[in-house]
Amino acid sequence: MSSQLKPGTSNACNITSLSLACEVNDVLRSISPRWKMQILHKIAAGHVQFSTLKQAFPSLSDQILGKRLGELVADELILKVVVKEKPPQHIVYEITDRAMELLKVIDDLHQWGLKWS
Amino acid sequence: MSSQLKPGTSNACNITSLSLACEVNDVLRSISPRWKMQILHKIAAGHVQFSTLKQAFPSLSDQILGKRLGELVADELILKVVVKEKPPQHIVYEITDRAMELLKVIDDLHQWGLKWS
DNA sequence: CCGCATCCCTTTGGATACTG
DNA sequence: CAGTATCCAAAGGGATGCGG
Repeated sequence: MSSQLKPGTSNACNITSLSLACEVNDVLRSISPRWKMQILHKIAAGHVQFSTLKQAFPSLSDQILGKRLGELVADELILKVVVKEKPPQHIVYEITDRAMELLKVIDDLHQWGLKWS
Repeated sequence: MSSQLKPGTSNACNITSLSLACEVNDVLRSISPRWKMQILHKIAAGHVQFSTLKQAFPSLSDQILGKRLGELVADELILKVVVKEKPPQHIVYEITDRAMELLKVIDDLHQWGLKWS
């Protein structure tokens, strides 16, 4: 952590790998779509249903919500639990461990935003 | 900092504020455009010029690079230093303190991505 | 050497309407 | 209750070419 600023040598902050350039972009891409982290955060607060999220974010439309939930499931950030199969269905979403860890970092980002806004 | 969360519903992870929903989105929006963090990361490694960045990212075009640099300056994540005014100009970009702190969080994000990929 | 103007294609987000 | 289909407007990213 004591390395000096010199072009081409090691970097100033404790960024571990220069392959960061490639990798972190994928992460950023996956978490930055609109509503995604809000939805995830809401789910983190407890098991919620589709309708719960609709109420929580009135200006979020159905098909975007459905799309985001699908992405979050695909990313394994949430789990879709079918409580009752037949209509009227009952489905709840649960957060996963990896998402909990992600939210810690997201919170750091939030803190950074507050500090420097 | 009032929370919309019901009393007793404790937050599963240690997210401090529920206003996170609004705020962190702005941060994510500002850091997620393509190339932006790569450019910032490169600048963090030492003072660099426009041409340095062009070489570092061959598939990055001039106008996108110019746009990103402008955004980074506007965000006060980098400083534009005019070394020589008249053509041929000489300009270097320097990282700011707030960007250094940001990069630490970005690195955490990177680590998270590596861990769970 | 350091960029911007213009044009264009792709991706994203959303409105409206409909189904199991 | 829990979504999907279709269509559409807006923003993002890039190629080409030019100017200070």
